[in-house]
Amino acid sequence: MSKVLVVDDEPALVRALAINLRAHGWEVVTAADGRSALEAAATERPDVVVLDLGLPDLDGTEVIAGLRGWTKVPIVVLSARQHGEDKVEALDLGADDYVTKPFAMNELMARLRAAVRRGEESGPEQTEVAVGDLVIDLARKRVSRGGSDVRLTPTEWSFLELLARNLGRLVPREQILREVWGPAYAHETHYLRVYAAQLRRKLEADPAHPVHLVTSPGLGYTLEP
Amino acid sequence: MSKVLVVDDEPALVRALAINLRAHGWEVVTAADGRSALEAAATERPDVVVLDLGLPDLDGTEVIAGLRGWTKVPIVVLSARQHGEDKVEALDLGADDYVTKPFAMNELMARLRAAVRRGEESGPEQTEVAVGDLVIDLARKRVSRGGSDVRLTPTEWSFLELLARNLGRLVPREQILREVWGPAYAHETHYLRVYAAQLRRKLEADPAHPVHLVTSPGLGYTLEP
DNA sequence: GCGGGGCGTCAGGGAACCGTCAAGACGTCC
DNA sequence: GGACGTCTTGACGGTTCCCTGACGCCCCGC
Repeated sequence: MSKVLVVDDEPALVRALAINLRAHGWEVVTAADGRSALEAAATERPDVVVLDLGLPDLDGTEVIAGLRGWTKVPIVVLSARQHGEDKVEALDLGADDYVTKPFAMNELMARLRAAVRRGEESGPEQTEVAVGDLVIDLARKRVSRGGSDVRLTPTEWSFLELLARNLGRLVPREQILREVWGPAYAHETHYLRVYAAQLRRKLEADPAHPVHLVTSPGLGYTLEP
Repeated sequence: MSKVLVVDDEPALVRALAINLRAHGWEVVTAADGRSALEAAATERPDVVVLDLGLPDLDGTEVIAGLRGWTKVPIVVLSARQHGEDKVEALDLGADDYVTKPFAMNELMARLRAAVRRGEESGPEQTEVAVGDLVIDLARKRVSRGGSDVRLTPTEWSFLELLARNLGRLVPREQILREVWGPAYAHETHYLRVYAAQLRRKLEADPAHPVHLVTSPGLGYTLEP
């Protein structure tokens, strides 16, 4: 799910946009003026920004410049001004796209998708988790121990991946069962014991005294860093 | 100086565009139909493509798909159709921007500058993937092994191309089936086995013990660097 | 001391998956 | 119409994986 920051001083438009975007699976953050927009961009780290040029405090171009000072997040400018040099100026300052009001909702969303797609390409994602002598590569779906690969079955991998994505946090038994085996298996706690044992045999130095894959009796399992 | 490829079947428009762009410091290459556009993109390697959707031979969407198969070059679509789903479709297929005729020259150039700027960020792209003794040329859609060309069928190529574009990453079975055969075939896992075997026979030194085209049972396939 | 619940371990049979070969269906080009 | 290359589909053997049941251990309360 991608996150979008909507910046506009018109509450009605912001609300309408937010509802529509959320209905299509976006995570939405909003800001009503330039200053809070810059702040929200820094703290929320959205995947794309929708920016109205007519803000009460800062000029829209200042917001673009403020963002471009430290981030390459795609910016889609929204403006009522149909003609003129505004488009040229905004684009040359670093905006990625320019949509004039009134606009079609599906077109705006298509442009947002295009902007996010480009943003993802340039950003190399972090997909490796290191735990002691283990390296868990979430992209390749592979585990290596002391440099050499360890063969995991699909179910074992699914189990380990879930724990790795919650590194250091306790994952409840039912959540593991639901996400690995499906909702119907939420109480088959025996599966957990079998597969935890198999993983330990493959990943732990001393399977009888696990260091990384730790059991919390009655609660769940944790992958300890 | 940036290079732009202008694709349009209307000679007058092409000439007007070319003159204007050259006057502003662009290097301009032109093509009048889809086929020559794809060829010109491969040989000239422009920094950005201006593409009219109404071409005589290919559908505009096919041209976009043909380009996106091997390059991330920014595409700015030019179209007379003001409304409708065309915009959404083109953008979702991989176009970067969409400008409707009639358009202001300075706006188009500003959008081209924005597109080129983004393209430069992601760095020079590679269209050749080298894997052991194999060389996969994504632009020319050719594979060579130890210097001599290997003949692939369209389906085999499509399979290999997908893996090459995700070099070193595990590509899930359903994604391969969807992108090569279409959404309706997402569970025909038998196809995967047949075509993986064919590719191995053509590309691997010892097809029974593959080094490059590796299976992850129950998950998918990986092209190993 | 005794019983019970939760956990870890082990092993076997059925099911799923993979690789392989080959024959028929389909479309295209001469 | 025939030859060719390509795609689809079926069958088979070998391997791996998943589920399941049985057993022992430990901790805890009675």
